[in-house]
Amino acid sequence: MSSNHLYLVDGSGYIFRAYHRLPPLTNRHGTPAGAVFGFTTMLWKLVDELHKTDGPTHLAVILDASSKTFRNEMYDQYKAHRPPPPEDLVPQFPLIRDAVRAFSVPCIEELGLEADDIIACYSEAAMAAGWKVTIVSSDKDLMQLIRPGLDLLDTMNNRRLGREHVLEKFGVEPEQLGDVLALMGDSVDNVPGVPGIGPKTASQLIQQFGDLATVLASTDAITKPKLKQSLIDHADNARLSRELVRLKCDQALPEPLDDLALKGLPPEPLRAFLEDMGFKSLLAKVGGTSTGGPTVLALAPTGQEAPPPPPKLDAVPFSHKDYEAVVDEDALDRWIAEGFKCGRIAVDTETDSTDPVRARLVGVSLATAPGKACYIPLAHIGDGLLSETPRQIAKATAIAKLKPLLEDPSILKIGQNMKYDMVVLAREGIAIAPYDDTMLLSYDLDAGLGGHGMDDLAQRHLDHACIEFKTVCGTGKAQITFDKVTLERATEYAAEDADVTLRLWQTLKGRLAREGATRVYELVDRPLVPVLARMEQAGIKVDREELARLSAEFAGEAARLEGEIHQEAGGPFTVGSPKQLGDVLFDRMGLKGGRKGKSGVYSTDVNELERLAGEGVTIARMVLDWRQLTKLRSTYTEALQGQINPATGRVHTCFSMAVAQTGRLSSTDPNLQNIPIRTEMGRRIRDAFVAEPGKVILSADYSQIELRLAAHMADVPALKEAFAKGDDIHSLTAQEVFGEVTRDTRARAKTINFSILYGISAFGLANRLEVPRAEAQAMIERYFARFPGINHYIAATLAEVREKGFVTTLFGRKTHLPWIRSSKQGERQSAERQAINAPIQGTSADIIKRAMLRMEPALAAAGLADVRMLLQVHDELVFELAPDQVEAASVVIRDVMAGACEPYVTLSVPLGVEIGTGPSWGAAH
DNA sequence: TGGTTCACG
DNA sequence: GACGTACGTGAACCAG
Repeated sequence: MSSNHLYLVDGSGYIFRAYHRLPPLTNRHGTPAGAVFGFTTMLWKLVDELHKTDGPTHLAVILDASSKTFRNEMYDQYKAHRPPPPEDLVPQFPLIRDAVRAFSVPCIEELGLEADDIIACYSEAAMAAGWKVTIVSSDKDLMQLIRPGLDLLDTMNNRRLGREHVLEKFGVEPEQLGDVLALMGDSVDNVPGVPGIGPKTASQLIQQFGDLATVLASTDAITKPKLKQSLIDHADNARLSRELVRLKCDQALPEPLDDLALKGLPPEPLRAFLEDMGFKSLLAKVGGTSTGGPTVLALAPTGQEAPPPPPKLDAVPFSHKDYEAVVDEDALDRWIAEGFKCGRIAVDTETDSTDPVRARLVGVSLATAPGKACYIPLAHIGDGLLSETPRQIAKATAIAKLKPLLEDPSILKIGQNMKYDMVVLAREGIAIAPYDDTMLLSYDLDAGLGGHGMDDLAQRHLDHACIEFKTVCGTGKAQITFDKVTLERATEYAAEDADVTLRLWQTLKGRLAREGATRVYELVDRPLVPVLARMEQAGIKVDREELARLSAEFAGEAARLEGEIHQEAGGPFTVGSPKQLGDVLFDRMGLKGGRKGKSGVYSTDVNELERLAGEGVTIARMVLDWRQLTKLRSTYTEALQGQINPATGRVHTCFSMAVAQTGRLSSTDPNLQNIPIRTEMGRRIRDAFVAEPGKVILSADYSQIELRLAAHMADVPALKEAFAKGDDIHSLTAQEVFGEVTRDTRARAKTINFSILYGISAFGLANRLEVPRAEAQAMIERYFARFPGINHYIAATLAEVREKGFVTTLFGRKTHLPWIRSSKQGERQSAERQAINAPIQGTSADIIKRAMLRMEPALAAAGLADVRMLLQVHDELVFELAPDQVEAASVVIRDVMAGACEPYVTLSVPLGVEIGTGPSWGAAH
């Protein structure tokens, strides 16, 4: 029999109680912190008091990740009347998570589940393992879980609540409580129940009949006529209510039970947290402050203007010689112990490749405080000439020692672009968690204000120039891999990375709540990291022989065309040189209408050549065809063959999370987000992306998501109605703008619809449609007249960006547009168009990211855990799965994608999802 | 390295 | 009256 005793703290209950018990207070940074203080005090008291008794062996704090959950899918009115949390409480949630972490206690939350459900899951698992369980809460819903070995602890009056309490309060056994709660309903959570039935009657009915089903089936036996009729009329509501109050206890545990083991109270991280928050009275308890300050609460009442946070100047200079090379186990143990003591640690990996799927781990660097960093070489070899293989800890030994630290749920790991380290460490059997990513912190705070690479950030925030990689490893042909760098040099470079990362975290993390970026960071971008890491590791199979065949075919055809082009031009020249081509066309051949750009070369782009081809210039058409063939060959059929990973036989792209200004992902090495599809020849390349034998490819894409979002965000009744009915939106636009729907007007209408998303100008539209400018102007005016809301959206967005300097998506993601205040008209207008487009493109990006986050759990819950998500192409997700999984997976994928906004945002248009399958990506469209 | 072109959403 | 002219990406190629 195990003597383990798990305590589960209902964090949400704690938070609200703390908030309402204390006056509004702010901390030394000027952020509201009353609830943080109350929560910290209560948690302290709990841990302290439990310590004196035969307290817990395991402890976790459970929080609600989102305000709405699966219950809203059952009943859209669930908790609908609950007001949003008070404005000054919202920024305190992340600080409260920090508080829990400072206590070295795991903090658990899960999208789509309420804290109550997570508590039920852990209770179930712990009881099954023979543990005792105590839930720290006095919530009546949680009383359903009471049974021998499980009780509730009400910390308000230090009471243990067991079976007797339920019997006394509700007159039934805990197992029957759910039925009572269903009948009586809950006005706060908006659980309907049965009208006219309160706690008394509900309890009496369940006592009399035993359970809800019997009550509903036995209305004949009920004598009171009103009660009887109400039960008959609202039986469905009662059944729905039963499901709403039922706790979900069959979900996978976010953290294994064993990871909740209590470790006592390491004073260091706690001290750091309390000092940062300015909680002096608590600081005194933890062992006195350095200043020995007063033990009164050092918080200022709100009311007066909060002072701006003091600029954090790093007092600690960068000193590369102070970094430590860790080459023996004792030293490593010391660093790991330091990590546990601090409660957070910056981590960086060094490898021999920029491609994380190919990269072999060469070393790991750690930092625990500014200036305090080390490098642990693991696979360094000499340069083969002068230096020999240096002394270092055996890789397996070091990995085994680092793993518990890197996976400990109470220790925060801090990295810069954690996805890379995750992919590399996954192959060493390490799954980093929990983590923060300074690159993503910067992206979610400062998108549009500059790069988010470490060098950019160090320069911008720390006024520090990092050691450049090329000064360590060289460039070009002379470049060496990191395992050949001398230990001394490697330590300076690698430890600096960890040091810089830690300092950046200290600068950026606090801004998150103050600047309203917490939600998008914690609930979208940060959790997406491991999802993308798995997609990159999965890769996609390409048929090398097919690519080679296409390559040869394209090459032959291009060579033939090149000969004809030379003949037509009257002599050989480099067709691929825009400069030479321009000279040949407009000077040597004397064609008319050549336009020169800034750099003095004739434009020979597709528009210009199409114009000439339309005028009957045969060489223009030939050049266009030649360009297409050579483009397809060099960029796709040739390059792609070289990108196949020899170990996996697949192509592993790298998704960049912090490049696009709008929140989109981008894809590199190779870019799999621009594989051809629009032309027949190009589409054949997509056919070379295949499923492995016995599997098929499934492609699911949002149909016209950006137009739908525009209809919602600009609130355009006609467009919303059309989407709701499933009408063809371009035909509708054609009807409204041109008065008739033909092939031609529909095509023009499509262009107009796109131009709206991109920030329209009459000149630009005139160019696209090849009509006079005045005509384009008239179309725009007609569009605005027919679809009121669009011009209002544009005006409101521009007013907002001019005032704030940024625009936001429906999910709160910011894009900063500093050029909006430029003195140059061109720059300003460009920023205006970006401002109109960014909320729409960015919301679309948020939505598909949310779908990706939920996809794996949803598939797993449907018994489809081995369906693999491979690619994201902005509005499309690509999967690989067994043919007999297609039917079930399609349902899950469609549901997850179509419902990805919920619960935070409810759109006024439906999101359409189109799904196709086939042996190749091309065939799946 | 910068400019041009073109593949995708 | 002039200005500059569709949003977001990445990669290959030429030429200086």
